[in-house]
Amino acid sequence: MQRVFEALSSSVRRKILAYLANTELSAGDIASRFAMSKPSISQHLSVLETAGLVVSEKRGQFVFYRLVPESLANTLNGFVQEVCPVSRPLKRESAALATKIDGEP
Amino acid sequence: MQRVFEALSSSVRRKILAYLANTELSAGDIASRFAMSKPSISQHLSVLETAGLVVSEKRGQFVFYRLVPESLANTLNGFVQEVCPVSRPLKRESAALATKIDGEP
DNA sequence: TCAACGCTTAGCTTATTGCCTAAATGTCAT
DNA sequence: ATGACATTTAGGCAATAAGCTAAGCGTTGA
Repeated sequence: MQRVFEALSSSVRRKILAYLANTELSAGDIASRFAMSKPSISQHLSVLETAGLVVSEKRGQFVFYRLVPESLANTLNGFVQEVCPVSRPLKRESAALATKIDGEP
Repeated sequence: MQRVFEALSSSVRRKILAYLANTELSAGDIASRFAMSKPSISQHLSVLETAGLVVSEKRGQFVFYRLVPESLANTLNGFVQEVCPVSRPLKRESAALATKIDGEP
């Protein structure tokens, strides 16, 4: 949880997550979208991966990154429920999410 | 949004939010719950307030802090929806929250 | 085999954060 | 008025984070 919030505190890292919302991308694909060196982006990706928000898979010379959406939704919803009792109705939706992860209604 | 995520990146500040979940507390009440100096806690409170997550009200010689739950729920839900399309069903709940803020079901 | 490519690791610099103590400000009660 | 209390501001120090360049490692294809 600590690592997740640290990961989310960077605007660059949140943008990376947004880029990965609908597709996987290679490290280079991601880096090309920022005015920043590749090593820096690689470091950001490693922070996101350590936090469990993305996973990487090496295929040939490329390393592809993709989201772990459950991780993000679960952590943030869990926190909101803890801090903000008013939003407990979200708990039911969260539980529903846990079972059917990849389907939109 | 940047300030909200920065505010949430500290475990001390997240704990403060949790303490304020169900009641308002004075700065001193909050500080007494941490093994940390009062000025440090005051600084954390100021970060939370700048982010719009809490508001303060001076009454006599005390300064009381309380949550702004909408701010937290809206920011985090908004972000989850942006990054994690799978959780769009939450959007309806979020909209419902916006209207009836203080009632539990 | 070797050169080019994709990515990560290493090492460095600079900026920011987090904590502290000491001092200032404002409020209450005597 | 004055002393005690609640909180914030100021200033300083150490640890962390974010960026860069250069170098390393594995993979591809000539």
